[in-house]
Amino acid sequence: MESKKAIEALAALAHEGRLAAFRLLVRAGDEGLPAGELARLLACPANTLSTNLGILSRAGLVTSHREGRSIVYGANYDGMSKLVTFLTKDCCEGRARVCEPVDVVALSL
Amino acid sequence: MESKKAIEALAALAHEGRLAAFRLLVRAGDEGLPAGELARLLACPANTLSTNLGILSRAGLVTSHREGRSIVYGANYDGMSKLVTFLTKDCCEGRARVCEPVDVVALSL
DNA sequence: TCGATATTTCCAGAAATATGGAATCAAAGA
DNA sequence: TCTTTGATTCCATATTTCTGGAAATATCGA
Repeated sequence: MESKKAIEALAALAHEGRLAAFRLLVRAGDEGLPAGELARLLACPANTLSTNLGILSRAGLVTSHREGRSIVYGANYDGMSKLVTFLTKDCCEGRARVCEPVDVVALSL
Repeated sequence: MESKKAIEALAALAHEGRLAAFRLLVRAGDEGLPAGELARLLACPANTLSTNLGILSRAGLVTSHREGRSIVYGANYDGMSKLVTFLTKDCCEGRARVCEPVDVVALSL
């Protein structure tokens, strides 16, 4: 991941409403959630949320597909994984001090 | 790490100049780099860089201490590690899809 | 085709962030 | 103490981002 893309992803997540939306999508699992449902859960106007989902989508952090009248969003783990790899490997040169805590998490699964 | 702090760290890194500064500090190792040297390397006005180092510092991503007339900055791996843990564990609930690529990096060291 | 529902796009004002010149502060040396 | 050097703070301007009303688009069912 080149740094331009990483910055886009970092900026996308550096926003309370967008971070909350992403976390809800993670909890929703593979079925995802339609935009309207997400707006209701977040108590956020539909158009504002739509803008924010667009930002997350362009950053590669969420996916979407139409289902009838709804557009269903889902967390894109691949995008998040690339960002985490960028931070640990490209950015911190893979130093154990940054990677170790992640190891513990990963091994405990 | 609570999300307020995570957002602060994400926003701090979501900036070309600040990300570049952080990476230089990683490469500089434990001795760190004085602000002026960093400004020279980044071809950035001293006051602009100072503002940005302040943002990184408040976000817990760099440390600093005075050495004579200079103020020496260093990467704070603990802060970065907390951010990475937030993204993988708190944010993605420790899903292997996000953690695995990091594992590979960590194990290859 | 019409109306209802779901979502996005357009747009403009408000708010936050970025930038760098000038002034200020801190340390060192003469 | 005065000057020089290194860095930060102050401040005004420029730019970007955020927000949500209104309008537009898409789909479905009658």
